[in-house]
Amino acid sequence: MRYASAHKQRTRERILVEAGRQFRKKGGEAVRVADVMQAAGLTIGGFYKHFADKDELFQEAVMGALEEVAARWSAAAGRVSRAEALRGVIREYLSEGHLEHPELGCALAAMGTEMARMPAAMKQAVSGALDAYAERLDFVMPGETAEERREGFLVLFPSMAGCLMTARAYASQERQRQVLEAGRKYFEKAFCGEEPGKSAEELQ
Amino acid sequence: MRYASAHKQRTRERILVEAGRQFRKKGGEAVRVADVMQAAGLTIGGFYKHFADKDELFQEAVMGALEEVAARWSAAAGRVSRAEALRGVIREYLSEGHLEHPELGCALAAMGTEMARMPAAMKQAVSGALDAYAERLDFVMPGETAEERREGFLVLFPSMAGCLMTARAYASQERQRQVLEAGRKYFEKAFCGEEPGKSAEELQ
DNA sequence: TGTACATCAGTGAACGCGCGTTCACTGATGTAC
DNA sequence: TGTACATCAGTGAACGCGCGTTCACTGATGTAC
Repeated sequence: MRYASAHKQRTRERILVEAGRQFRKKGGEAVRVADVMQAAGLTIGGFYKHFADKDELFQEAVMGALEEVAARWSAAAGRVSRAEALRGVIREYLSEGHLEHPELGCALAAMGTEMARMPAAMKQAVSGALDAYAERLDFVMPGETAEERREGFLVLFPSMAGCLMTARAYASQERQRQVLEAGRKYFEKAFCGEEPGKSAEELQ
Repeated sequence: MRYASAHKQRTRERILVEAGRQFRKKGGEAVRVADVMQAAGLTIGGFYKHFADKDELFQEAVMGALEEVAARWSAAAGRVSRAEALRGVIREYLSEGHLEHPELGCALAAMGTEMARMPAAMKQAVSGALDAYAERLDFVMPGETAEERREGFLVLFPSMAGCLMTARAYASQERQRQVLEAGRKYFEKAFCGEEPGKSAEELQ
């Protein structure tokens, strides 16, 4: 069946969204190409009309996931006063919702150690997406110069990713919450100052 | 050939050390049981005399790696004044050596996102090893009470793991160094105060 | 406007490779006598 | 002390499953005339 010209593009997008979720949830190796296709309402054979191989899917899905989350957070942060925007992002990043739903969250926290092992060519592409992530959230970072804000970003976001990842690695829910809470408390104070501010829910 | 009673134990240890390195370097899925055995000077068939399956190897290797690194750093930190011990650990953690040698470094930074996806039973065991890690490095953390020191640990180490992991995810060496340097600068200031202190090399 | 044809997104069975796991076997050394 | 036997760490070939990838095919719709 021949489809309208935009059809293929939309299908590809659907595959990528589904892949992004599954990769974040299960990791690169545990995800089966056939499962992604099925989740996208397709069958396995069509996959290679859209992607050269599983690696290409992985790379593009990681990049898409980074973009998706950065867009969501920068949009949410944009709705409140700039002073409170970062606090909102921190609370959202280190929230229980994010802890429990890696498939919708930050790709760095969900797949960071796998990203660190990608072949050079894939890293190159993903680095661009990481930079775009930083760019998108630049406006929530404190600092006079772009330099300062970027440096802050390069400490805060990798650190939060580490905190979230570590919380997820603990077995007990209690310990998980403890790690999240400690991080939230610490980074809010360090990057947003002492004043309390609204909760993450109120920011939505 | 029948061996002396301690022989099997030593062989098992050798397999675990090798597995710990390979898992940290390549990740859980990319490591082949046969490769680990070969690196340990053995052949594949003997593996199942020591471990029930690859999962058991993975779990024990992760725990062993955490222990190994915690022991090394607490020993190194113990040789200098307590005031400078944490600074030394931070500099070591966020060093170029650690960046370039995941196989000898912190398991959290090397395999954290995979650890977060382990089945519950494995997480339980690994959580114990994470707690032991915290215990071992308790004495370098600032704070009057054990509570305070533990909370500090649960922010600092997960954060540093995230910074190192993120640095490794970048393609360009320049960006990698930038992330490390930003983290080092930030966490030294935040956890050790302003005074300069000795470099990581001098601490060895 | 109607008709024949070309295109190509999508199908699903089949292929084949890689790797975890099994298994029958080996042979050095501890142990019983 | 010497001898026969049992043990079991280690060997390496073979097995079999799972999954990425290929391939011949389908059929709806765009296009040429």
